[in-house]
Amino acid sequence: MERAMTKIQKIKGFADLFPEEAAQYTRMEAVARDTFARYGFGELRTPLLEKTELFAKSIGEDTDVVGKEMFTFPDRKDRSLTLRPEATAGVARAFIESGAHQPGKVSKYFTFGPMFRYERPQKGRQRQFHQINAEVFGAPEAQADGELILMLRTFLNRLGLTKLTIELNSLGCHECRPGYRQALIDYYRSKDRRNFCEDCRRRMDTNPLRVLDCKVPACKELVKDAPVITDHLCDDCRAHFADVRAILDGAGAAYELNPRLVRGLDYYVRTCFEVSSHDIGSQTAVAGGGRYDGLIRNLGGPDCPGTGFACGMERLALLLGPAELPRPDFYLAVVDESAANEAMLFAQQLRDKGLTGEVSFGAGSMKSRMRAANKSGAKACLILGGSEVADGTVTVKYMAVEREQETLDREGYLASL
RNA sequence: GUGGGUGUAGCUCAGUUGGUAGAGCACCUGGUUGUGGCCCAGGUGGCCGUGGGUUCAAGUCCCAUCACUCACCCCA
Repeated sequence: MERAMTKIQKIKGFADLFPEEAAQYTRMEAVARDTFARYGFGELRTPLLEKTELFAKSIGEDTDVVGKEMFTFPDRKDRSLTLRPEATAGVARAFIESGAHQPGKVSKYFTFGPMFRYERPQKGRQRQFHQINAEVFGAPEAQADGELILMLRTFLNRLGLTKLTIELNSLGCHECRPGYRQALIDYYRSKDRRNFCEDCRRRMDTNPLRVLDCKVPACKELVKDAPVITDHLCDDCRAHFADVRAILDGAGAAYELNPRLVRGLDYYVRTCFEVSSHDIGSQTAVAGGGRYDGLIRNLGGPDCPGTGFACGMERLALLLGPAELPRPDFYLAVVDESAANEAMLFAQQLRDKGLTGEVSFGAGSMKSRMRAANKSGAKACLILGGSEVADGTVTVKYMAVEREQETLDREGYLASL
């Protein structure tokens, strides 16, 4: 045969998940659903595609995500659309658009699904990746932040992940952050600018908080004695932060205070946190979130506070290892090929009884059938050969258990299930 | 966008100073009548990523290109 056309391959940074891997995601979603329901969160599904403007306004024009990482393209009428790079913007948009908000009312939503960012793929990072998200609207209280972090922790624990680090910080608000920002700039000016890395020399003017997060050793050293945000919080922010910590302390949830913790999206204020692991490559963030009290209003909605988190499923999958697929109840070995139709109909009856299993196809020896049954992991191999076809029976061979195989009347066997 | 690494059988990988390819696993068939796992024997399967170049001869050397991968950046 002639060589076919070039194989079409998937695009960079997009992955196919076959059953074993897909099962991990299904499990994460199931545990998330069950856990979040305990906290009164309802599922919200929003579109994968939104107007570009939504992300520009919410995430921030100057962020890397908006500046160079979005899948943006014009539609047929030349309107700029973008595949969502994160979930919060869309959820906030939906919340505002629904008009559901009333003063004093708290709304809690979770969502999960694919997000898209045009970055170079590496371990723990795909261009299409998946997040589990939770958002709380209408609750300015520290208790909402505390509940959210405890919920995230519970979710991770229930997945079996108990060795993750929770880092916590407060970013202050529009009252106290400017003062801190200035203090930072003053501090940088007291140092020799040339000793900072190239990125930081730029960042110290545009986004001085980011410099704190730099991984370049020289910068880390220079920044060691920089003023910390938590010393510059206003009274309200200080009290708010203390409450969040008190809740975590009271619940026995371990965390580390990290005054250098900064989020990459512009909308965060006050509470900010990150869950990390060092076992998944250089990308250590498993989940992250915080408070975004100004976001709803920025998007044209009411003056409504918000707080939430996002959790990266690819990174969880790296920690969780392979999922176990459920074992089927039967493997129907058809040894007499002329009974193929009869066998398929019998299998249908078994499935109507709620059993799981598959039927062999085509021709094959008894030995090959048994090997296939073994590989399928089925609890029982049901044999339909010449003699069974002749007298309406089926031979049941129990795999991996001490029990004699038996040949039974097919109708009677079905009735016994 | 910038670096490094890797592309040989379905999978994981060997392949010696250049002489047109091998292992393990997987798969298939057997080891007497219709019975799996372990073991044994045999077998199917490779344009050595792609395109050029050097050479009598290229999986091996050179160039280009594509893909994958790790890292930077940034983030979940």
